[in-house]
Parts: sequence; C-alpha cells; structure tokens
Amino acid sequence: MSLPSVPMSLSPVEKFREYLASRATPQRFTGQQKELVEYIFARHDHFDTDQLLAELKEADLGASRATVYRTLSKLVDAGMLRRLEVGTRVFFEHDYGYPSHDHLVCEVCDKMIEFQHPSVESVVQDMCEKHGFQAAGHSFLIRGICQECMRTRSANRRLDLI
Amino acid sequence: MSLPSVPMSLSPVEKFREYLASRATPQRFTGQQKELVEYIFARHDHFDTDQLLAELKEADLGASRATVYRTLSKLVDAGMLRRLEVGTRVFFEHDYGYPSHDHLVCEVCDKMIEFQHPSVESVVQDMCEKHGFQAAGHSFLIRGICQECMRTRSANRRLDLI
DNA sequence: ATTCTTGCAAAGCCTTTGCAACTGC
DNA sequence: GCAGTTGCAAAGGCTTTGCAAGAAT
Repeated sequence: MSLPSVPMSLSPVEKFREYLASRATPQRFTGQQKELVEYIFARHDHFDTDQLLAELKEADLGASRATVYRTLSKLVDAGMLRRLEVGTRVFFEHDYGYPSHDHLVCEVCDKMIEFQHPSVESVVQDMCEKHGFQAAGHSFLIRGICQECMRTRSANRRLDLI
Repeated sequence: MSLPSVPMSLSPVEKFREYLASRATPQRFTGQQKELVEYIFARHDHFDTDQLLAELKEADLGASRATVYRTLSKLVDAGMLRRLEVGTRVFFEHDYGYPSHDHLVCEVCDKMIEFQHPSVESVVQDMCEKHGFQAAGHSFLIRGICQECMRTRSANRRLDLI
C-alpha cells in the first residue's frame, strides 16, 4: 500500500455487480463471487492464484480452484484487477480504486515496489504518435536488487572475508 | 530489423563458445549448439520456441525439443538472447549485437514494433536512486493496436454500415 | 576415460474445460 | 424454469527432467 488510493464511486462489490449485469449476455452475481471480491479488495497487495487459494482456505471461504480462476479472469475483464507477468510468474493487483503505476521487482526477495513517474506516460504518448499506435495499456518492470537485499549481501560478503 | 545493429567483437558462435568455457564447471560446445546459434543469429527477429522448432525441422537441423529448450536457456544466461514475456506468451530476441530497446505490441496482429526512447533509462535511474535499488534490467511493453490494424478496423466498420 | 550433452518419454506445473448438479434471476 | 455458475477431475499447453546412449575434451 505505497500509493494513495483513488476515490471509488462504487464499492468493489457494487462495481462488479454492475459489470456483470451490463454484459451482452448478462452474467450472474453469486454469493461465491461476492465473498471473493470482498476478500480481494479488503487490502491492497500483490498476490498470485496459489497464495489466494491458500488464504481463502485458511479463511474458510470455500471456493474451488476453478471458481477462483474464473472469477479472477472476470475481475480482470471488468478492469478491477490488473494481471502482472513478472518473469515466469503471474500476479494480480488492484486496478479499481488504485492509481496507475509501475514496479521495481527484487530478484532476491521478490518484493515489488510500486512507483509513479510522469515520464512513463510521455514515452507512451511519444511512441504512439511516432508509430501511429493506439495504446491500450503498458507494463514497465524494473528488475534488480532492493536496498535491504543489497545490505544483506554486503554484510555476508564481509563475513566471508573473516 | 528496425534498429541499427551494434558492432560485435566476437561472432555469436565464438561468444557462446567463450561463455561455455568460462563457466565454473566448463560446459561443452557441441555441433548441435553451434548449428542452433548460427541459425538463430542469422537474422534478427522475435521468435518463440515452437516457431523455432518448426523452422529448424524445415531446415533439416535436427535438434530435439529438449535440446532447443536447453540451448535457449544457456543463450539467455550468456546474455546473448533476451527472453520477452508478452501477455501469456514467451519470445526470444537478440541481445548480443543488438541495441537495448523496448516494444509496442499489437493485440490484433501480434506485431512487435521496437523503439528506443531516452526517457526510459532516465526513469530507471531516477527510480533506482529514489528507492536505493540496483537495476539489472527492465522490460517496457506498450500494448494496443497498430496503424494497419486500426485502418482495417475502420474500413470494416464502414462496410458494416452499408 | 571422464564428464557433459542428447533424445526420448514421462512427469510437472499452471490453467482451462466437459459435465452433472446447483442457483441466481 | 431457464440460463449461467460451481466443483470435480480430466485434459491441455508448455517446460523440465531422469535415464541410457552418444559425444566432447
């Protein structure tokens, strides 16, 4: 939760209900889905499907693997979750009620640091103009080593030398 | 091949041979690997494993699926190929003899347009300074619709209206 | 000779899907 | 009651791996 959240006109649950209702072939809003949405939007963080499944089990919210996959996919379509591809792994994060941002990813501890930088949007605009491209979105990911892991690493190096 | 290539001090084959020899436990440079490296670096483009396998078969370069996977992985470790995660798919592109760049990806025709923009490196540097992060690399990908697909789309829309 | 690489097929991992039972609307 | 959702287990992609045979040093 590193960036200020954005005001939401509707609660996540309401927003999702509305999305489902407005589909060409209206989809149903089930109790299961409601529980999932409430759980996912109760706090801001990055999670992958397995983490989420484990947590749900712990919280006694019994949703099957298939339902979790199906619901996550709908939430992405609804524009409420963003799917992040980090290396070979897939994460989700809030897109509704949370500002657009990019990530620094630590290759040692897997921590994800969010950042906003005005130049990112300029690059997108510049390149779209130059190539006649119509952007739908972007992903900008910086891989490396975070401060804490750097410190640990130098500390260990010092120990090795003793 | 949209960007100017970068001068190489060694041919890809030589570079790879050197990489293998310099490993902690020296690895062997086989005829199979030589064929693969020559094939891959003969032209610049983005490819995925299946494409490459199909082409190799066509060219009568018999390398098994397993060997192709293993060699690609070594080429990435050697810093000669870059692995690109585009949506759910994985591509490879030259990293040796080719300048650092980023991509626009068309969601309709899957075309990948390469670009260079000086601000990208500034963003990386700024964010690393701000967060005490040590960058090892980045990936910046802009998704959207390319010019040609936009044209086709508007043309079709016009037809629909008749 | 020794040790690494290859190919095959099997196993793994993550995700999707067919189908019968179930449940919003 | 109809049409969409769920759970299960099976099937799908893609990638990795164990092992015996073959090749590089």
